[in-house]
Amino acid sequence: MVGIDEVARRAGVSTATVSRALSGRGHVAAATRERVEAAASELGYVVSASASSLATGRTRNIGVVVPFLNRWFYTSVIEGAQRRLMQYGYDLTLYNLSGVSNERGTVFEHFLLRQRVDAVIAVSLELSPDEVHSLHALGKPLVGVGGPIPGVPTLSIDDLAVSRLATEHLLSLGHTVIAHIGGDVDAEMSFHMPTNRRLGWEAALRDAGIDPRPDLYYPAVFTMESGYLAAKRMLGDPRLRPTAVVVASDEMAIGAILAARDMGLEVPRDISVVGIDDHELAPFFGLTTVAQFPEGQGEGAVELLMHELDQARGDDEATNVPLPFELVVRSSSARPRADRD
Amino acid sequence: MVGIDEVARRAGVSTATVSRALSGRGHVAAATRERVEAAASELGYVVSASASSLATGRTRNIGVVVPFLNRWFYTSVIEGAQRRLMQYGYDLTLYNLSGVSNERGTVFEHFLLRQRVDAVIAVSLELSPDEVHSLHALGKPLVGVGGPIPGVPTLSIDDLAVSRLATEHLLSLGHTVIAHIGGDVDAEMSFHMPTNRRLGWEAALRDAGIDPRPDLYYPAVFTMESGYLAAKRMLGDPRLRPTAVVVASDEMAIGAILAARDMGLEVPRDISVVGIDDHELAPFFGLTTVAQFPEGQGEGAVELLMHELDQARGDDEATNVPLPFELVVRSSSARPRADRD
DNA sequence: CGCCGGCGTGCAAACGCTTGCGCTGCGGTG
DNA sequence: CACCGCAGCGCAAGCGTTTGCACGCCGGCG
Repeated sequence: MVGIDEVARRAGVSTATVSRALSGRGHVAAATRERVEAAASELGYVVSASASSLATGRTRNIGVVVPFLNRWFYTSVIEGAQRRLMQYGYDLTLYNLSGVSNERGTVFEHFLLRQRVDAVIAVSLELSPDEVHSLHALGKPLVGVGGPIPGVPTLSIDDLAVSRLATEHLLSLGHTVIAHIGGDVDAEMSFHMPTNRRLGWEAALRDAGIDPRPDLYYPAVFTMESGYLAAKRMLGDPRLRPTAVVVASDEMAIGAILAARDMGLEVPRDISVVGIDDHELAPFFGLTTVAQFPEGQGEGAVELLMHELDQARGDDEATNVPLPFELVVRSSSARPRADRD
Repeated sequence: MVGIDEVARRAGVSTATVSRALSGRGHVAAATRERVEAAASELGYVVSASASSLATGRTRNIGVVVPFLNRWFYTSVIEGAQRRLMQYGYDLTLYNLSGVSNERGTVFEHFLLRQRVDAVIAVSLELSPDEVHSLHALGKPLVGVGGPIPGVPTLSIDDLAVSRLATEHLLSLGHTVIAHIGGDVDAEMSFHMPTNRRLGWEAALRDAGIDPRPDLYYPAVFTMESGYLAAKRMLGDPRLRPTAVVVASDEMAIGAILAARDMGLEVPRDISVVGIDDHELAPFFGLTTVAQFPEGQGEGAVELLMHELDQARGDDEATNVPLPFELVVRSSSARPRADRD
């Protein structure tokens, strides 16, 4: 392994100059820099990450913690974060909390808290004040994605506004009996996200002068199957059947569409369905949905982190950056049938 | 940040002894060890990863390279690898090649090859001899998952045997007109995997004395939509319609099931469908499939790596470890209708 | 013309651990 | 009883960078 002193010798300078030339810190004459760069590339020199970390105290490595991996949202966030991190020359170390259920503490104590990462991105994770505190104490910046963490800068969409938008879309089409399939308070997804999406639905209805009927709320967990089952319940009695439904996630919404089909109903003729996410399968199912952009969220988180790393903990404003979302109309939503009601 | 010398002072020993006591290397009296451990935990001491790496030359960090993230197979492999790595006290650094398409070299030069990881797991990746060589030159163990890499120990299922099994299942049910929806040679999935699955289908048919008809092979890429479209083509003409189909992945198979439904056909009455993977959605769709166990593959890769790391490049046997697979019969396969043909 | 500031570079001290070597004892063997 | 071997521990030399400080030099300003 070729080290910095070989480069120094070859370029006829000291190791200090090599370091400065290569890192861009400090003043180095242009000519010298070129000579150093040439020597380095000829020798195939690359700085030793560990030596550099030891000297600077920074690892150029950031930890991303997720509760699951096998979900479109998380992988998308990671993908975005990874791409941006790579541009900055950072590595992404992945911590997946699923599968270590009882060992959540391990992740924090034995990995995160050790000097293996410079900062942490927590995706859809509810961190305990203790956990937040210990990270802060170590001077490790921390940003959350997908849900507010008290005292921590966070990127997330306004769930309430999102499902309000979905509902308003249906209202604008002329629907008045609009159901909601949505989040049971799921231990894993936590974050009031499900609750907020339900509240958005209620708020939109109220604003339209419609009283949200509790019997039109169908709780479900965030899987296709659970959405399917909820939709079956919802569509069972033709007299009580709503003309449209706002579903808290695309995966559940797809389940709902499949349920409708299985019952001989047609989407959107018999029931309009709108989801939330813009999941990769949404186009295939023609699902109208409110898109959020998880990759962008991952990128944004990195951006925020880099900023914080630069200014050495200048400000700790735990701002909650609101994220863009967008209604994507496809074929699963339409005006209610004229011949009904 | 509390360092090793503080611990040493508190335990009344030298730093050398602390190091040995905590790492388990070398001889340390039981009593001393306990004292050191107590001191360490009281002080909340954790070794500095970079210092340790610098001294030992090992980072306790392994790189996992994937071509995509947004696919069930990759995330599952990663999940398995991550879990096992954590048990060994290793971190997982993720490199996602999608999104850096033209920058693939960057990943290798600027990250992998630098001393940031001790070893590499390449998932479903076709590495160039150059890439393999440079890793080898650095003494970095490398194992592949999901496809053979020349000169590299690899874990993968026997694709040919797997699709043969799927086909034999259908044959045993009495089907004789069995189609195949499968892999176009997709630039991204590479690896002959698609080809082998087609060959397995052909082989099984031949063994049963049936000549595989080229017109019963429907190429598709590995997405639900592509499977859907292929199935539509396949099922279009009632006269030519097969009674069963072996699909090269569950996602495509689900697409095929949806296509059948859309055409008013019933699965398995009108067409039996069997997939490959045992995707998380397979149970929901009642899909008969040949399960592979990607999480286990991830774990196995780690196991292999740890072994190689231990014995400091003792043997370079580029063995290709065959992996288990298993037929999972659900409701998408049945005997062909008696009243046909 | 003298001084000052800053550019360009080198020296050497960290950074926090690991580990080879060497020094004690102590128990077991011949 | 002498000696050998080894468990148990400490000393100190690395591991390969970064960076504060020092120094020389040059140009500009008063």
